[in-house]
Amino acid sequence: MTARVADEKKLRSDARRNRERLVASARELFAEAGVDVPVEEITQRAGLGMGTLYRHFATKEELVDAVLEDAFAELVGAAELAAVEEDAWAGFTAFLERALALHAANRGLKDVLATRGQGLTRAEAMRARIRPLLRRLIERAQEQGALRSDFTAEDLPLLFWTSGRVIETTAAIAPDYWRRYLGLVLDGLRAEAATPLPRPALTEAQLARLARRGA
Amino acid sequence: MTARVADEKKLRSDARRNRERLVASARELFAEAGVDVPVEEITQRAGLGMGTLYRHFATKEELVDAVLEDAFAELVGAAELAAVEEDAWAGFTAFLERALALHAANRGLKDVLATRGQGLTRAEAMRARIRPLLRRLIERAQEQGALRSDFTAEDLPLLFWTSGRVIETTAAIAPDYWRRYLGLVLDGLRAEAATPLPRPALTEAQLARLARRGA
DNA sequence: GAGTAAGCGGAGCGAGCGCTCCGTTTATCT
DNA sequence: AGATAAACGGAGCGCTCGCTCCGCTTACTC
Repeated sequence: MTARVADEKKLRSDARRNRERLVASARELFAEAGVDVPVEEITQRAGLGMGTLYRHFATKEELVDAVLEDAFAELVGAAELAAVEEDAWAGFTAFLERALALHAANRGLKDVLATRGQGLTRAEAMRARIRPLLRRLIERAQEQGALRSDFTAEDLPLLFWTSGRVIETTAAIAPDYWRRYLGLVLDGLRAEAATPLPRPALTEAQLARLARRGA
Repeated sequence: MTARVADEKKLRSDARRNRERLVASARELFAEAGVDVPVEEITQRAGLGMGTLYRHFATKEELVDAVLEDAFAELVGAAELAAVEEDAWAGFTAFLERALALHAANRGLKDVLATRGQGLTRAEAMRARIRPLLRRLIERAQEQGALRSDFTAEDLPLLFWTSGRVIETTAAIAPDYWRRYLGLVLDGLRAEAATPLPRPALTEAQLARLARRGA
């Protein structure tokens, strides 16, 4: 928030207006078609030139980061809400539901949630905020006997990777099909459903290496 | 098999040799790096020019189709084996295990298994062979009370889409992590684990539309 | 062994991408 | 109103693809 105000200070009036136009049209296009839309389409919808875009954002990634700022805030909010929920399993499922709904509504989130997107400072900050909340939530759900005990925080990306694929694939044809997938997976995560798994979760170091490799 | 012999008939000896070299090097590269390797790398490894490649295959997709012929055959074999297994659940899980292991070992399968790849005649033939076998297998596993009854054959692509993502993402860092994912999902597919799902499966028509959209 | 159709090689085309460069326009301040 | 620094626009660069074109080479036939 403070950073946000700082970002907006010393700009000439037209520059600030155009920056906002760019973010707005990028948001629309990302939501419609994902982050892979060409930058030229973004500038065209904004009625501006590409020079203008690159005056404001050093790289397309930075634009993505700026556009997703609100979505990140919502995600953090969902995690905080889940963290204080008495019934940890309910909190866990509600968080997943909310996160994936955001994901589905804003296809731009896709690459970023999925551990990818490295240089994105806002994305990194969001993950840093969310991670401990979810880790604690998982522990509590396990203590309460709802979540299978061999599930770890390092298995969480699995849910985002796979749900992301379902959302991408079926968005155009059955935009809420991901809920069915989530239902199936959650049934496998309940403590009662657990049977021994063939191999351990990834280590934190392995996950970090994956993130570093990026897109 | 008969078709295979037919393919190889009226070629000059050097042409046949070069065709095989191309398929061989494509197979290696697809397995190593997925189907997205540039065609030029394929021809280089084969020690041939690109003109040669496009004399034999009208399009890169056709080459993919030819390369994956053996993998398709193995898949069909796995499905046939599963179909005659007395314990339908065991057959079901063994098929998934085998299919995903093929998938992991041969990254080229990735785009094809996932309903994509349309013009690929061999791929289409394989799907046509496998589909009824799996449909029957699912029915039997449900009759035997092992597989949840709200799972349908149209939910099957879900497993390939999502497992494919896991395999792609973790292949370089933990090449058998997909087994853990499969374990989790299978626990959600058992009849005992089932809780009501929020929405129905895709219809056959919807799946067909997805396939038609392709990559 | 000569003639010929079949096969070959690889420069290069066209399309799409992110991004740069710099001549032109414009907001702002006196 | 004039001066000036800030902001703008968009042609074009550099890169990567899949794929084509056509002059050259080679295997097969008689």
